[in-house]
Amino acid sequence: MTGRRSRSVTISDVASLAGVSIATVSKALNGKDNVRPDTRRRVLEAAEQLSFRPNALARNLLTGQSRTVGLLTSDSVGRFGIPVLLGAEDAFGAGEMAVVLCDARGDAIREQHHLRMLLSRRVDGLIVVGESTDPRPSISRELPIPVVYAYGPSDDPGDVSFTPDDVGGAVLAVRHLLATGRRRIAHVTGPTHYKAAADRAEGVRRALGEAGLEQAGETLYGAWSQRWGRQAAEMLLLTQPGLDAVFCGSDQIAAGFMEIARERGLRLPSDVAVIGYDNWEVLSAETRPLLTSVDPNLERLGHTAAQHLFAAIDGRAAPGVHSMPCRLVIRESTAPPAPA
Amino acid sequence: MTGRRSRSVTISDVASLAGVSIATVSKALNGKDNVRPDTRRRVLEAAEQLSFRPNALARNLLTGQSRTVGLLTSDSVGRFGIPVLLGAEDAFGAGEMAVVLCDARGDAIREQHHLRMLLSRRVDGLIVVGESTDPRPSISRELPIPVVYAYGPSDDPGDVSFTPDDVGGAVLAVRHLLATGRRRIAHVTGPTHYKAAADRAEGVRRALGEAGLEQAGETLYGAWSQRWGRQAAEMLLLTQPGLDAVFCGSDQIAAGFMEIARERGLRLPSDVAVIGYDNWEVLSAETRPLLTSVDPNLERLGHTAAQHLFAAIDGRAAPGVHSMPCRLVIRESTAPPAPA
DNA sequence: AAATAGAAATAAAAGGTTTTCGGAAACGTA
DNA sequence: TACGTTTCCGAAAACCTTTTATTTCTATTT
Repeated sequence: MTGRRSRSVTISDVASLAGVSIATVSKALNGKDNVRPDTRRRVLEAAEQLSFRPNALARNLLTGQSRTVGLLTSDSVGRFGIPVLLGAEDAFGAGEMAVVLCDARGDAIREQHHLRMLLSRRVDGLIVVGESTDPRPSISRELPIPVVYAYGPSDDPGDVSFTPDDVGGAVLAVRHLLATGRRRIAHVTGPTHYKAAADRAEGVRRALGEAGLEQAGETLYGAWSQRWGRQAAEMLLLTQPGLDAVFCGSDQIAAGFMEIARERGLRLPSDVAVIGYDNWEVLSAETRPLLTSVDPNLERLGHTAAQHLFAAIDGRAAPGVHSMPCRLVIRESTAPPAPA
Repeated sequence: MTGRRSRSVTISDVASLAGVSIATVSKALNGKDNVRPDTRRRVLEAAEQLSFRPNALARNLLTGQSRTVGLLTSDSVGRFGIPVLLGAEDAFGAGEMAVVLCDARGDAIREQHHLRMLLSRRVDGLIVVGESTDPRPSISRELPIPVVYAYGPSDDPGDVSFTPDDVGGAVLAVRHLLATGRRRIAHVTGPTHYKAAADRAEGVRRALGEAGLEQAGETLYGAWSQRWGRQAAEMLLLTQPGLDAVFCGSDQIAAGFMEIARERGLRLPSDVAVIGYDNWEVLSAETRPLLTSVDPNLERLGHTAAQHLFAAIDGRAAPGVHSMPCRLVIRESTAPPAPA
């Protein structure tokens, strides 16, 4: 029991106990020169004994830097922001940066409110996490601090943005299907108006074009849901008899597709190979067969965004929309077809 | 273009522009008395023109309060912390509180590191979000600030903890099954060593006891996964021929059970009713039939925890482990059995 | 016109740290 | 001893705001 007072222990208390001035305490604690080892030890002991924690408020006020960054997210419920957020927190937490979390919940008023609060607190920088890969309005111009956009890029190419390379992800997936001997490949994905859906469809076209193949039927746009995967499966199995692979725009769609395919007596992956997207492990590691999926490396994306925010705070910004590579996680659902 | 300087605009700048003293500016901006309306207007205009934001660091240093709370979570990957966290952020964001996010990733060293940082920043309070409902070691004694535990309670009953009422949740589920005419009810749940599993099993016992019924077979402990749900289904269908309902410890288990039940030709819910737990909508809203599930109201739990942290900061702590009621979300999987 | 009360504005202090600069002590050299 | 050099320590300023105590101004009353 140290007799917890309302007033917390200051550098002066340490100074008195160690019998030196506050300047010396500061230097001793911060590892500065010109402090005799003996004195430094005395100071350290005193600080330890009083369990002294320097008041960051005072330090920050003096230096003008808060050693804090804001993390502004607009999608509370969406699950894509979370890994990005955690990756960023990880990168900052390793340093001395604190992360202030702000969830605007898609409300512009709330966003303004949070921005004022962050500016008032003199945050050193800001990461804006989008709810989809569609570009969002830039807020960099209004702000006197560096901003990095993660997942959803800024609509201003002069800003610093990191977004997953969905085209490349789809190319990876289709090339893998081709490499395992599939030839009649269909694509089922989410709503038309999502950039993610358009990008992945584009990747499919590109990879099939390289191989000189036609896509099996038109790209089927629907929802990102399992339910849509089931519907699409029924349509595909009816209209595309020779089908031997399906690339789905989400793991949920893939799970739905596989459900129906199993029910219809198809053998997976022998008859039809399936690839999902997101590598959402609660799903991809539970399907039968286990689902091969494109992993957008969201946590790494958040990590990278954080590191570039550091750089930008340091005056070394790297403007532009940076496409971050995806990674294919191969599981059972894309084993080569059974030999005829 | 306001000619962005490195030094940001202070209250003195506003004072000069408005032709008054800084004290007057402060009073005018904070809505204090004894400022002539005319003067106040001049000050407001000047502040607006310079887009002045009071330096929160200075204010906080003066008042000794940082208007900041820490949010310490140990499970980055687990999905239960997220809603709690968002509920808390929501409650704080509505006020003027900022939320500093710290993810210890289950590492005690990292936790210490974060705690030091938070104390250094003089946060006004702390919310500790657990990764499961199992009690965790208290850290309140080492800290000079109020702490509230959310989801995973503290092992010290003198602390303030909020945790879901899993016993009550299970009672809700089983009572609902009984009310819809089910009599032979089995329970499949997660690993034995989880308090959540034990609590829910206890709830089942209690509700069946009230009705003077026996449980259909022993509680089956396994994993929280869909895979285990499938395994358990096969066992149950073999050993419990008269089974007419299953209460599952997670939505994933329930989804797995339903998969196998469908494959075996059982009609759901006519032959067997199924209830899940967590009301994880990405799953419960995608199963066939749609899954009735116990919703632990995690976001509300986080919200409540935040409000009680406010109270505790205010000196009105409410010690004890508070069990927060769950809510049953009824969907298709528990319609009454088909009339014989 | 003078006195006074009340309103409005200001000066100054406080909050805890870092940093700069000057001073003191210790030591070696002439 | 006198002096220069090095090493270590302390006084004080600076960071920006809020608040208290004080001063100035205005209007009212005598």
